[in-house]
Amino acid sequence: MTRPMRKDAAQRRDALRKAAATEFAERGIEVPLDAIADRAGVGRATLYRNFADRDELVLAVFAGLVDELGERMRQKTAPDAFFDFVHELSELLLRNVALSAALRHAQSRLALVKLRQKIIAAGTSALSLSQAAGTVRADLEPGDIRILAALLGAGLETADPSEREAISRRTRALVLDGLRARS
Amino acid sequence: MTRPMRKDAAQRRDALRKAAATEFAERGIEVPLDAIADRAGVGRATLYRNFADRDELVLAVFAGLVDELGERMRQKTAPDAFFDFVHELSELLLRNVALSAALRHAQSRLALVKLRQKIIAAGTSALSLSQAAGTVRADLEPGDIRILAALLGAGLETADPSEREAISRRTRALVLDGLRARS
Amino acid sequence: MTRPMRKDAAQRRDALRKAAATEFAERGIEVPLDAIADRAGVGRATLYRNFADRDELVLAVFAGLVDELGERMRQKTAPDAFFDFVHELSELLLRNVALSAALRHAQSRLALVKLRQKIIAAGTSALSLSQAAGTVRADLEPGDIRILAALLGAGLETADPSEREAISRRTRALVLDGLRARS
Amino acid sequence: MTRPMRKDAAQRRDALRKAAATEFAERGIEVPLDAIADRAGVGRATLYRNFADRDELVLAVFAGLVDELGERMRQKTAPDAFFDFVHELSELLLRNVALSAALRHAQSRLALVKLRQKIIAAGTSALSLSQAAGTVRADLEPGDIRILAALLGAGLETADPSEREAISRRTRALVLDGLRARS
DNA sequence: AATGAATGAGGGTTCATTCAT
DNA sequence: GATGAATGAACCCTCATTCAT
Repeated sequence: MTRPMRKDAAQRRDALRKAAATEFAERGIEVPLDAIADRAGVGRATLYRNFADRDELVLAVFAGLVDELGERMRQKTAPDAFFDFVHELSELLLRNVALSAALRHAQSRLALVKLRQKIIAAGTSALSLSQAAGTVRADLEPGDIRILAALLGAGLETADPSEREAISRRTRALVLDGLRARS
Repeated sequence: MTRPMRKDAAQRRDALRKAAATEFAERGIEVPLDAIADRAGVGRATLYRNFADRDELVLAVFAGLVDELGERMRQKTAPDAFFDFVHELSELLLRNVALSAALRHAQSRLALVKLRQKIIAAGTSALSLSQAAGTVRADLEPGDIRILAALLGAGLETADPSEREAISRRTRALVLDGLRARS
Repeated sequence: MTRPMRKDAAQRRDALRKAAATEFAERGIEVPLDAIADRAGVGRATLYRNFADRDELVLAVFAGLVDELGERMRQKTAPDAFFDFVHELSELLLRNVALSAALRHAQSRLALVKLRQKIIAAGTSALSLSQAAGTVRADLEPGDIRILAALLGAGLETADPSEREAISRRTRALVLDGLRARS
Repeated sequence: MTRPMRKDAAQRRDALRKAAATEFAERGIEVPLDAIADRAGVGRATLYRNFADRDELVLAVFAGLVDELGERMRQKTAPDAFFDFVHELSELLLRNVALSAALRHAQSRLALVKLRQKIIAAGTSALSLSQAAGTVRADLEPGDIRILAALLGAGLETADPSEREAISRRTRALVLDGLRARS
């Protein structure tokens, strides 16, 4: 019966997520937590009550997006599903530049490992599909998806916003098509 | 003559460079400058006397390595020189994981732009050579080399040392050969 | 309503103001902020939360005093109101020796300009009154009040406390006669 | 027989004095000593060898000027010699704004007391002369000269250079009339 | 529960002064 | 002697986290 009060709490939690998303986008995931609490119009302790530490907040901001991507991908059936995945992942990273930093730190920060797992989960079905259809080389493994994500986001966060689109496109070109001249 | 006398001063400067290299490798380029001064067995102010700011120190640590790479590359004449460059750059980034972070920040930190320029300069001759020989696609431009460097270093810094070799190899595979299955 | 609840916060803020007043008096307005925080029995950051920088604190310490002076002056109606003002200003500077330094720096430090304006505002009505009554020379302008303040405080801060009274009296003697209207 | 080497040493000492004069004028008497040594093209230790501390240097910079003023004054014979003195002192302070700060600190800094004494000495003969002639009020004492100096320099250092002339003139106007003997 | 004030540790930087060369 | 490199203390400021209200 702890329901009726829940509405406020949920609103606050959501305000925090939104504020965090904005601050992460503008100043990176290492932005002072105070800035997030302030933007959310909420006390510091409330932030701590809702998210044990910075990384839980990071996770809360990005997990949904990655899950949605996975959802969409799982419905694909075309042979080049995996190329769609790469494109969408690239777009996702371009529109959420702080996500790259989050993934980079997944190594040492426990909460962020989940994010990496979600990315891998999001692309795995498409990878299998495309490999079965013979459009993607057979030696790729699901675990490579995280490397792919690192590549697709490389250099975006610190780049000037006006340059990001170009870097993203170029990165995709390099990654997708390879360096070798075609015979 | 401009003051060749320095002996111990030069030693200290070198100790600082070495200490910085180690600390950068272990804790990233944002490591407290105190840690570097301490490791070098030197007062804080000595660090400041030798290097105006963190970025000058970063530059001092890495510029030499990149220049040497360029030197070696400029002597290559084989058609696949550019693939050699990619390999060597990859190795360089693997053995100096903080270099990636330095390049990432070249965007906004003036001193580090030089590092990026050096990277580009290091690979440009090999690129021309290989493009003339038809082994590398013609639409690559020198400027792409910095993106390439970002790719080759992606994810290495934060990865566990034991994993780095594998990530580096895998990254190279993805970048060099592309994702597409060969017909 | 705007948060009237504060009690202890207000106490601390007040403790800071008091501590600052004491330290300013004893060691000048360039006293380390740490010393003020320590004397107030408060952490450094608390000082920063309450006062964005040193000058805000200086202003907080002195603005009230100057405003009170202005208040008293605005109620005067006697022809020699301006001489009263000079006396009171002189007393104020004698009892708050750091105020002189604050005014001296009003030139280049934005927050302190307010203090200067307050001084001018404090004496302007008395000046008009006395000029209308013909007791003060007509060519004095409100802007001269700041020069007057500089004169009245000159040399007090660095003087030995035991000498200050004498210096102040002598200064007043030298300055006051210069203000009088000639017959 | 320590003569022959003396030439270099004297040059260095002079370079230091000149450099100090410039730096004091531009940045005040609290300018870092390094800046002075650097500008003089001399090592820090040389500065210390020549001047035990900052105040000795300050003294060395200004003592000559004040002594020259005294010299000139001692040759005056006109009844308004003291008014000449005030004018010249005012000019001196206007052209050497850091001198005011030096005098202000004469209280607590031993070396600077000499400067104050020299100022008093510089004006004493003119004061006696003018008082004997009845042009200056009889109650002025030599000791008042230091207060006068404080007044004449008040507010000049921190003022914008473009304003200094005006402030100086206005200050003189306020102060001079107070000195005159009443008819 | 929610708030936001307070804390204290940590990092950057400057400067007077000493000391090896 | 002269040099200028090195030192370490001191200051400023920021931020994650706790705690009184």
